[in-house]
Amino acid sequence: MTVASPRHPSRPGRAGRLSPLELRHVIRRPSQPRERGIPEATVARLPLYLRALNGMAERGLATVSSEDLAAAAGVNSAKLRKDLSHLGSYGTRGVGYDVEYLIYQISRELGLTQDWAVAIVGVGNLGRALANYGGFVSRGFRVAALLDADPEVVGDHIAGLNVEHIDELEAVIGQRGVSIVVLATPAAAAQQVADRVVAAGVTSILNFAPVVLSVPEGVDIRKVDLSIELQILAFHEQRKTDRMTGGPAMADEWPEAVDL
Amino acid sequence: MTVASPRHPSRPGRAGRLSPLELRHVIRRPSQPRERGIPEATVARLPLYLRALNGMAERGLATVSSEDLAAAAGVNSAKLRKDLSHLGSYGTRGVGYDVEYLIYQISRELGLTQDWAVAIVGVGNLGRALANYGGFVSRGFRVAALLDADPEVVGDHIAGLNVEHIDELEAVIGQRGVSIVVLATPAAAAQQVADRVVAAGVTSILNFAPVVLSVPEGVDIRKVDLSIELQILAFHEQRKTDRMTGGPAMADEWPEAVDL
DNA sequence: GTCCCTTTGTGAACCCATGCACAAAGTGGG
DNA sequence: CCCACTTTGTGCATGGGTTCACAAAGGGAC
Ligand SMILES: NC(=O)c1ccc[n+]([C@@H]2O[C@H](COP(=O)([O-])OP(=O)(O)OC[C@H]3O[C@@H](n4cnc5c(N)ncnc54)[C@H](O)[C@@H]3O)[C@@H](O)[C@H]2O)c1
Ligand SMILES: NC(=O)c1ccc[n+]([C@@H]2O[C@H](COP(=O)([O-])OP(=O)(O)OC[C@H]3O[C@@H](n4cnc5c(N)ncnc54)[C@H](O)[C@@H]3O)[C@@H](O)[C@H]2O)c1
Repeated sequence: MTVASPRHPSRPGRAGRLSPLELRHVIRRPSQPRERGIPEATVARLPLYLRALNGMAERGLATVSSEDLAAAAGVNSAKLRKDLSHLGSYGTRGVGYDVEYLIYQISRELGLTQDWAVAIVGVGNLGRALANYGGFVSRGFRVAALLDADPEVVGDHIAGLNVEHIDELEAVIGQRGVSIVVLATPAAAAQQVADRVVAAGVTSILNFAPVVLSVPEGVDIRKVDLSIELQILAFHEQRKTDRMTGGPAMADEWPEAVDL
Repeated sequence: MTVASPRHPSRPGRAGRLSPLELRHVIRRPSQPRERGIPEATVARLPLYLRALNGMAERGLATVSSEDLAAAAGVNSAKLRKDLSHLGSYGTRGVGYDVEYLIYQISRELGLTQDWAVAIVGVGNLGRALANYGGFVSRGFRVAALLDADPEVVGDHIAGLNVEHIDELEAVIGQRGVSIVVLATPAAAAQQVADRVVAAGVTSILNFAPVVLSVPEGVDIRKVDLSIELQILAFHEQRKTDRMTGGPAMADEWPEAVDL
């Protein structure tokens, strides 16, 4: 979807009296230029709220209470209100939040009112799946390039894009204004690719390879690691079954190793 | 790799004098049955340490200091030591940690000494990539089933497995001892599948669909959401470019909507 | 205009996580 | 055996995040 530009719920079309609420918005801005310090934990939840709100907008809901929105996003309602309060006072007491308006404000805060050119490096099993993924484009992200080192893969057409050779990396990043790179190469190649990507001026990387990337200050890395998630699940699963059977059989003991 | 059963670094082969260090391990167990409360943040980092340790073991390192291991895992060394201290006193002052022994202890704590049967539900773009992923099997996880609703997909062979019909879900889970389910269906189907999976007795789900699943108490859900990660990156990216250009152009203003 | 009801926005208490800094413990050399 | 050096394990202070609970704000009925 493209982000529309909704007016504030009670904002008059063009001229007209300003209610105290609107006045507050207008007055506050120059004097208090929007608190520039949104907690990281809040940032991580905004996309969740946004998704819930989009669902509500599709179902035609005009306003939503913090209670309902929190339920839809799976969080505590006080937390939701505090999160939103970091963006500004966009709710109306006694009523709730205007869905469209809040979508707009969150989108703007997250930077989704512009669109971001993304390059996917490493077009193997995972890279292909990502390239074919629709949910990508839907939120301001546009896959601008697919890059791979394997001559067998280069030249393939995937989701309407031509896979280009990794040698073109710097040129592609520069010419197409790529600002986010998705890394889906094998672990062994990831650091080396990351270095080139950073040297080319990119400061945001989403890493799927199971390695700890080292990058200079100011470059943001986020990682997605299937294997870590499974291990965390396994830990809790073990706990649960242990509890059933009354603690681990020989918790702190190690099996006797064959001794030769 | 399979987890070996290494002895403690200085533990004698069979009989022999016990050093004070070893004695501590042996004595402590009955009296203090291993603190059963590892912080969630620590659990989430253990897989990271494990990966770094495996790399070191492959390179033949016998021991490692908290400083070096922390660097390899990309964390603060005090944090690493505190994390490990939750598992027990497995280090040796003045020396460091025995690599093999620590691998074993962390693996045991995470429950990787047993192997876990995993079922992947939804064999589309993403499900296929996951099924073909090697890094899966390597750490105690075994893909035991692939399930899909689409008759076109059912019967396909992927990574040596036959794709089965979703109707077989309960039977497969029961018969093959599946304890972790990976959800890779479209968002619309995810909740419904989750309900069935939970009803069948599974209490650990890794969800790739962009929805908030609601499940009963006691069921663990972890989610992987590409779109959220990108939005978080976009937020920071916007901050960075804003800072360059001296703040957002008209931060709190909304574009004038066409007014009819 | 006044009253009642709903819901926001936030002060404050609490809890968990991080990181510094150091005593205690262990190693190796002489 | 003693001493110098290394490195762990942890007490403590600090900070961030979560949640409760409530005053203040707004809406709607009459
Ligand atoms: N497939 C999954 O489900 C999955 C899950 C979790 C993590 N991962 C990780 O994601 C990464 C990709 O996984 P995959 O299954 O797609 O692997 P893959 O081997 O199928 O694909 C990797 C691709 O990267 C390309 N490549 C190699 N070196 C390159 C370089 N220097 N520059 C550009 N491209 C290069 C290869 O040609 C190949 O096409 C791996 O690090 C893997 O561990 C994959
Ligand atoms: N492909 C990606 O890179 C990517 C990235 C992030 C998130 N996701 C999410 O992962 C999920 C899967 O993505 P995809 O690209 O593989 O989609 P896809 O459409 O290619 O595959 C979905 C598969 O699920 C099957 N399915 C549908 N309903 C089912 C049901 N009730 N029971 C069992 N199987 C059912 C379909 O037959 C299909 O094979 C989606 O929710 C998507 O939003 C995908």
